[in-house]
Amino acid sequence: MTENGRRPRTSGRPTLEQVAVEASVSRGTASRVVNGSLEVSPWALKAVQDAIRKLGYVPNHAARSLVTQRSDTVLLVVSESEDRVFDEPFFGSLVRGLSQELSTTSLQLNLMMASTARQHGRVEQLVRNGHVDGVILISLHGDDPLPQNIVSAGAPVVLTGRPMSDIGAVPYVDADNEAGARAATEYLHRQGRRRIATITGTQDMAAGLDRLNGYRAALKSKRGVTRLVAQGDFGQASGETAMRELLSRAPDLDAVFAASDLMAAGALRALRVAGRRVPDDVAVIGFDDSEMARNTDPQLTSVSQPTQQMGRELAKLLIAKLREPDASLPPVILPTELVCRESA
Amino acid sequence: MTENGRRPRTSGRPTLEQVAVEASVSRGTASRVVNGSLEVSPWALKAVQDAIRKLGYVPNHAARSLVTQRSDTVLLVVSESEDRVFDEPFFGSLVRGLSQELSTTSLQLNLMMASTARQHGRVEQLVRNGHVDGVILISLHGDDPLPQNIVSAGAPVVLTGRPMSDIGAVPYVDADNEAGARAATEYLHRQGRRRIATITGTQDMAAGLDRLNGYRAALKSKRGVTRLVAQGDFGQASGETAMRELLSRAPDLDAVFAASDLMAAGALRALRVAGRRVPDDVAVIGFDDSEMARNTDPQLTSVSQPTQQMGRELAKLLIAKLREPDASLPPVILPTELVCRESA
DNA sequence: ATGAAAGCGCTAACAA
DNA sequence: TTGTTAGCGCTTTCAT
Repeated sequence: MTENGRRPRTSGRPTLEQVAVEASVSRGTASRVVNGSLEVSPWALKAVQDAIRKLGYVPNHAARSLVTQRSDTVLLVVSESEDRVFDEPFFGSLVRGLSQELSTTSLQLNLMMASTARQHGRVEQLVRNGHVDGVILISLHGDDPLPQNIVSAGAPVVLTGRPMSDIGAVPYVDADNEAGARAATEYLHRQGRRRIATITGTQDMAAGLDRLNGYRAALKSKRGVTRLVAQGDFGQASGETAMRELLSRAPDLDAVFAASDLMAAGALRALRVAGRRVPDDVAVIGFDDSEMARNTDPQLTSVSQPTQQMGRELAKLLIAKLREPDASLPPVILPTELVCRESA
Repeated sequence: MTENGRRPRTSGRPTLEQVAVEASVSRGTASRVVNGSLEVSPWALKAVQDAIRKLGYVPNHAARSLVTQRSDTVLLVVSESEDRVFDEPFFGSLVRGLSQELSTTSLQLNLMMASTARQHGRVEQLVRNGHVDGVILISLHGDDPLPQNIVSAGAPVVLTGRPMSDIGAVPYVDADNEAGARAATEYLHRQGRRRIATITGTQDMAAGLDRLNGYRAALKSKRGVTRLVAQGDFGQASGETAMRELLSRAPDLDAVFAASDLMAAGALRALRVAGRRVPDDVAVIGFDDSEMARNTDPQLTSVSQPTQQMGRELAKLLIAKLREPDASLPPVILPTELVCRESA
């Protein structure tokens, strides 16, 4: 039987106090070792380290947070109402990179969906109450005020994708959308295509703008090239519609660059219905190099982004910001790559 | 200028003590109100509530955890080495459901990737150190010992997908894979198909087994039906290979049920190469109703699972287990639905 | 370089 | 029903 009827309030796992006793030093010294302070004698250092190993000591997160006023937690906010984000490998890959990088630190990754204004409010409150030290924001539309609000609530923010309004000093990670689009378009031109269309993404997101700009840049000084632009919204249906429109405007077009794989897939469908062969009659290139690119018929040539690395860079950026809140960090723009398959 | 050169160690946000003073009660009473204790006089209740509102008080998570020995955090562990998990909408949708349900409580959602044994060890340590109160495990293969280990480390676990070895008392949420497969196969039979093949998923996951069993059950008492089984691994390439094999074994087959959309897409490709028309010559049905199903040509008829609801149920299950650790909860099996498109 | 001690904000046992 | 109080495990002055 137990020695006391009362249930103990302690967890039973070793505390810093026990480590200190084991190492015959004070709790203060033990703490210094745990936190890597330099002001510790080699002798004490070793004694404490041995004790920690022997006892299997692990710091208590809550106790540490309580005194340091830090939470050691970063919040990943997915700000997207549609399920669509998730249909793309983008999210998973990004999280994998994030998680990888964060696991080298003591930071925890908290996840939260926040599409509504009410949920955005909850994010701000979390920050204001010190429950999170920093925030990572993904898939933000237009010029959402959320990043600003979080910053004024007192936590650093990093973004995926260049924000529309260039909000001061909020660092972000992005793929080089313009260069990717340029490469795709130039590739089409190099193949001898001369009536090259593009289907754009929504223009309230930087990715949409940049990809259109890349297309334009590629064709800028080219002569004898017909340019054609149709609006899409990144979704498949819009790609199909846009393609039909393009075909009616220019039945003789011989290439199309779509700003997303979904739209490219839609375009493929419209082209098939119209009796055009791909890539013989019309070459098609998409963007994202998603799983889908390998599943269309013909398989899509597409611009791929290093999503996992983007996740890692995102984490690094936030960690840097956490260490030095006042540092002004430049955006990280990662290169894209054209993956050639059957459609172009 | 500030009144004191020393930087204060306090966060500046209101504490329970301040609430108590404002309400002219003791900290104990204030605490009771915050935690919903019934033993509080109406008068005190109101006074404290008013003070809370006035001061904008929010409990300090770290302080509470420290004394209660609970973390108010649940951990979502993604145990999958491939990126493949994420290519499917499954994950995102699940997280959405989880997140939705959890937001009605004070529980935080922590995310962690853990494919390697080393990372699994980290999960156990997190549990053992009281950093998480409960664990949600997704995409577990074979009979991984992780759930058991977590339980013996002292935290409740819930799973997505029936575990292979029926580990005692670990509740799980799953789609009714067998019924879904049965419905798909019966549908094919009802359409007059009589040489019905299936492409299986890996047989080290319950979903793989159950879907095969569903196929068998559907055809059990049917007479004049040719049955054909080919092994796949849920991936697209395996679907293509399996389909080729099936065609060589039975050139006259007229239907195939694939245990995943990816495999169905592979099958579609093989069928096209072989010159078979879908659905005219061969009807095809997939499983998952993923984004891809809408992107193949022809579009895939597929069995859909209520993934978001699965996420919600998962959260509910864990919450129940947290409240009553000894309760033995039955699995939650959710119905599937056959979504008819062009391929069958 | 080290020890002693003062809390961080909160809950829960106990006394009243 | 309420107030008082003893910690939860840790970091960080301040003194030595």
